[in-house]
Amino acid sequence: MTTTNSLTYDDLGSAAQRDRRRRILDATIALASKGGFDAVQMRAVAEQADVALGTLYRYFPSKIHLLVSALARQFEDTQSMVSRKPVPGETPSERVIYVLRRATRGMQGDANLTEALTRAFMFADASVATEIHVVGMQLTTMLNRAIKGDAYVEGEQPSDEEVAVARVISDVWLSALVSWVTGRATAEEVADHIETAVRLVLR
Amino acid sequence: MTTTNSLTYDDLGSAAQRDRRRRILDATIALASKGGFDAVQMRAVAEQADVALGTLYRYFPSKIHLLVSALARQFEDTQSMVSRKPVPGETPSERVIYVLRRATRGMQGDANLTEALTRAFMFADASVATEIHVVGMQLTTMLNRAIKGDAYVEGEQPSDEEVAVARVISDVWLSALVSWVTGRATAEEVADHIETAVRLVLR
DNA sequence: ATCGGAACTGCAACGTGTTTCTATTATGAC
DNA sequence: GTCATAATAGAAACACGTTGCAGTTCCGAT
Repeated sequence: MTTTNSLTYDDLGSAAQRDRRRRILDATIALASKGGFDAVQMRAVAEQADVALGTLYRYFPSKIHLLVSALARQFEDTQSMVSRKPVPGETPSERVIYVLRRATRGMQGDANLTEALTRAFMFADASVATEIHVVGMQLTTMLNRAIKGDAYVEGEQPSDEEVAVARVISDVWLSALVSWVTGRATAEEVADHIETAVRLVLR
Repeated sequence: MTTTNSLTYDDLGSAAQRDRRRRILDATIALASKGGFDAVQMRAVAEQADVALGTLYRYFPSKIHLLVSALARQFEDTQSMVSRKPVPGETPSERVIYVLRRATRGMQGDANLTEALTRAFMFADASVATEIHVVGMQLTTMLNRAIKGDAYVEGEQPSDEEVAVARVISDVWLSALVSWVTGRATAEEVADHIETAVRLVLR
């Protein structure tokens, strides 16, 4: 760990390094948003982030790492904006459907970005396990909050059944998302399919 | 349609063309089985199938098309061997778990091949919709047979609920498979997760 | 048997992810 | 301030999916 500048909680390096990392992720998201997975070209990211190609690879060892890291940051940003208010809805089903509907709409609002991030997520191999795990935890937390509603307490362990339910739902959500980003299902079909699955699992 | 040689049900071209197609898929599966997705290199497939690179691309317009077609053929072969006997098990849950366990074991027996085919399936975009649909139908049929057991009748339309259940299960199965091929879950975890999900959905 | 078009071969070339290398610059220890 | 080290820039080169093309071979119709 470096000795100077302990403004940060984790060891993210110097301010200059944190700034480079931020610029790189910004560029990644901008390019993904404009043209999807294919438009996130490493040379283009490097140029737009104003770093050398080698530096980009020093920060993110592959295009997949880069995109999954971008996904994690996006998710985090979104969550921190939303997670203050309790999830509306009377039953777990209603709350989960509300949350997923909202998330899905958000992603469909930027189809290119979603396509890029989803593709990367599905293509990631074991070397991306760390980044993937971050996203998985974010997803699980979001779903548990929705399932439990007011009864949700941070840090409390969910039961085995709750874990299983959350996992099935995120599997369905992911599959639906993949069908959508690859053009095999419409937004409506995705929404229907998710609702059906949620009602099936949460009854 | 060519006039000679109507041994085949669909129009698959001349015998020489069918043979080339077969050789290409054989080479694809052999290479995938040996080294996974990365080892299925178009030049290598062409060489091993004894066709020119351009010919390979005439038969399969991309690596993804090639691999998803290989998946469809593998699936078909497996199904035709299995689908004669009824699925053992007293309840839908038991039968579905039996079938998935068997299929999963089969895939885990050739991890490289499974990795290659699964990756391709998850990466496929709209241009591969036809091939994907074939695989999706195979999967749905397999699950419906398992859910209905002796009551299964070929051609009979499953109810909405049955369709939804089958779809959720295949989503979970696919996600589990992806976790496994990308090294994020062990075979045991996959089996457990699937069983839990099936019991959750089929109760 | 021949003709015309489709299919095939062999090969070069391009684009993009990834690696590698050298020269230069920034950073922390003393 | 100086030095050793790590980080970065810049650019070339490699790997593999994909495309394009000139010449050759195959195949069905006549």
